[in-house]
Amino acid sequence: MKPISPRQQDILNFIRQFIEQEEFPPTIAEITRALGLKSPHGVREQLQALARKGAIELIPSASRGIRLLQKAAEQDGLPLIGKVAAGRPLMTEANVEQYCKLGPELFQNKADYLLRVQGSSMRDAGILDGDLLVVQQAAEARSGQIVVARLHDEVTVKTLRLAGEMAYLEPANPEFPVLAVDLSKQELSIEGVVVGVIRNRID
Amino acid sequence: MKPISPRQQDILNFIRQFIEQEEFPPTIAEITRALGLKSPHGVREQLQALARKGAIELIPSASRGIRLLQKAAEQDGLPLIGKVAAGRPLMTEANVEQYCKLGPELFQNKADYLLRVQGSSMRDAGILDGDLLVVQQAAEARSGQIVVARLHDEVTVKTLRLAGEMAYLEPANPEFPVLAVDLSKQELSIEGVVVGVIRNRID
DNA sequence: CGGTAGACTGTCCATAAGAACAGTGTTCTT
DNA sequence: AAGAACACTGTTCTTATGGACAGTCTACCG
Repeated sequence: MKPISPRQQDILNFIRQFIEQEEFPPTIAEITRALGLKSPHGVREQLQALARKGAIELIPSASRGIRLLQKAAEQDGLPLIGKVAAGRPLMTEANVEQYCKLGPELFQNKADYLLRVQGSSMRDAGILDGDLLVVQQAAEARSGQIVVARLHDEVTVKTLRLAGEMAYLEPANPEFPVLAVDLSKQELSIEGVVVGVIRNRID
Repeated sequence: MKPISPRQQDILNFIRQFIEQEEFPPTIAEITRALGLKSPHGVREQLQALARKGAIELIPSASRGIRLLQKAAEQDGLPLIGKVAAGRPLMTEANVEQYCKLGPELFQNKADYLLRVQGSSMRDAGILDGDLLVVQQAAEARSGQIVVARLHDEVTVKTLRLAGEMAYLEPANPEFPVLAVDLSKQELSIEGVVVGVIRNRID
């Protein structure tokens, strides 16, 4: 999108705030008054510029015919990442299955995305195949936390255990092995910390 | 709130749908056209009636000055029921801890409320102490479903197993007993069906 | 049987609000 | 130095819109 001038940003902010408060968009005259201007025409031109830049949509001849466009991102909620394509960063368009609205009041830590669990290696921690993990993006984690980690281009969910130069990725299922990583020799990148679990299928 | 007539409900539905689609409320004339009426005055009176009944708010002299009021209930999200007071219906004000916003796209079945789990009797089904169950209100359930049931004034979460006149409430933890209920002698009331699980604390 | 509420038509008015035209001055970039 | 984008004032025009008045018809409620 093209750059938005400071004044246009002012107008955009006012519209956003107005909608927040009144539940409908302002008229051009209301914007004019709010900015302390004397003629509505200046505002009108700015609105048309904003429309050209793709920030808003103007509905011709309709009073209060202003629609904010990139509000969409907020409304979509958290991205749900299904299958992770090898060698790709997690939060890639291609990985996102859908967007889920989740109120922030549910999780004490900020949630960044949802990740669908594959396999039952964390079964005894109450994380089952097909569950959605609520993940907070983080590059580091404390020992004992359940993390989303990337090892040799593969993404895995395990409990992280740190002991000096060694990191252990512990499953919560005796049928799976503990992965030991020598941090001085291999690279282990933390993608995020699990802050919640959601199960939407009960069999 | 006072009762809303069928016609007024029509108008309310149209306004709701219009806002959903256009992001701003309709004008009186637009409502008139949508309902196939010839004069805007009839609609105007209905709007004033709706305002008297507390369903909407009319902002005088403002174009599209219609605000939906009980939209608040939706916005509040699902009620989260913490501890259940004995002998009281579940969805009582006193039982509600808070309201949580949850997008409906997450659960294929409609969710009615959240219930905090106490105890670990469903541990092996991946339902742990402190988890939030996503519950759909229902008076009946199929055999094999995980249900919220009330037995002797106590609310419990178990897998329901039906066999003729007998109902079994099976825990998912060998440390807990199966509860057998003879439906011809005792009363077992189903409060709802579990359609999802949310864990917001990871220890 | 009168009163009230619901559900309209039809007309009219004042103004709120979008649209357009004619300008002015500034700050950039090319 | 010219052109484009920004950031306005000021005026005029038309239509969209809310608001008001005068009625009609029906269904209920007590």
